[in-house]
Amino acid sequence: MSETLALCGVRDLDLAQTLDCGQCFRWVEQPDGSFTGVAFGKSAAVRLEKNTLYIETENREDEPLWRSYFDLDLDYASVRSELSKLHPVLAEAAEYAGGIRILRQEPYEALCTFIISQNNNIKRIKGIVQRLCECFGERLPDGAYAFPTVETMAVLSVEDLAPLRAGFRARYLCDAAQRVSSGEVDLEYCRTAEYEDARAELMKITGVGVKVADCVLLFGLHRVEAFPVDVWMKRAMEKLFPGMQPSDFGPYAGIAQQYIFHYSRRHPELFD
DNA sequence: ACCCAGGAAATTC
DNA sequence: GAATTTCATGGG
Repeated sequence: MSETLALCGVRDLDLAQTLDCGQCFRWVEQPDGSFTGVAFGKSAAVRLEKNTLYIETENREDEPLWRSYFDLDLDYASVRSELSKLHPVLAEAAEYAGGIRILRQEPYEALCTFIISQNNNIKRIKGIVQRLCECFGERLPDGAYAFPTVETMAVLSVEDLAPLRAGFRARYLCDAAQRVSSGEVDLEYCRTAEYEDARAELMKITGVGVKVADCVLLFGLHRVEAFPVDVWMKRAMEKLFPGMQPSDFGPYAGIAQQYIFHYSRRHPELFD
């Protein structure tokens, strides 16, 4: 990791909130507050000082990739301002979680990690994902591992995935890899298709229901209108936003969802 | 021993 | 068809 990129003028970013809010599972906080991880097959160490995001990585030419990954060209202050008009509790959540950005992750990685997420906890999800990368991902120069390619995973059997200890989710991962690799499920189609069509495309995969599909659309395809509802969000909607529907949150509902999700998880006493 | 975990498939009523 | 049970695994 020979180069250090310095991205200036970065606002509305908190690395801990963004990288440890349950949208991604491969970043590790270091004792000095920096985070190390891999995205798009590239290792990086990132840290934020004032309004400059420093990224230690291999290639200086990857700056646009990292700008995109951290979604730095979307004006989150403006989004937050619009969302805050919708509901006072949303304004509170948006202020509390205002450092969250929706990462532009790779679609296939998001698909696999949110298949793994079902009926699971974040700590164990991270462990399964780590073993998946170590077992089947490319080893990078610094010793980290890329996320495995869909072509690699498409030829694996459920037994091959046993070391992951993913349980009943192993066959879902195989099904996803095979359907994406064959072209039966077209992830790039989901980037631009009508929302319901994109969701239906993903739900061709065994183990992908509405919630996982919404997460893939939000976190892997940057469909920021997506509003995944899990057990936390169900509780939060009933308690904090009675009578409101996901569709009431507008074109940036997914960002609202992340604010509410993070706010709710950090205030469990609200739901006693 | 018991419960839950960023759900979805399989089974039952 | 809608409601309930099961599905592996690990942590509290």
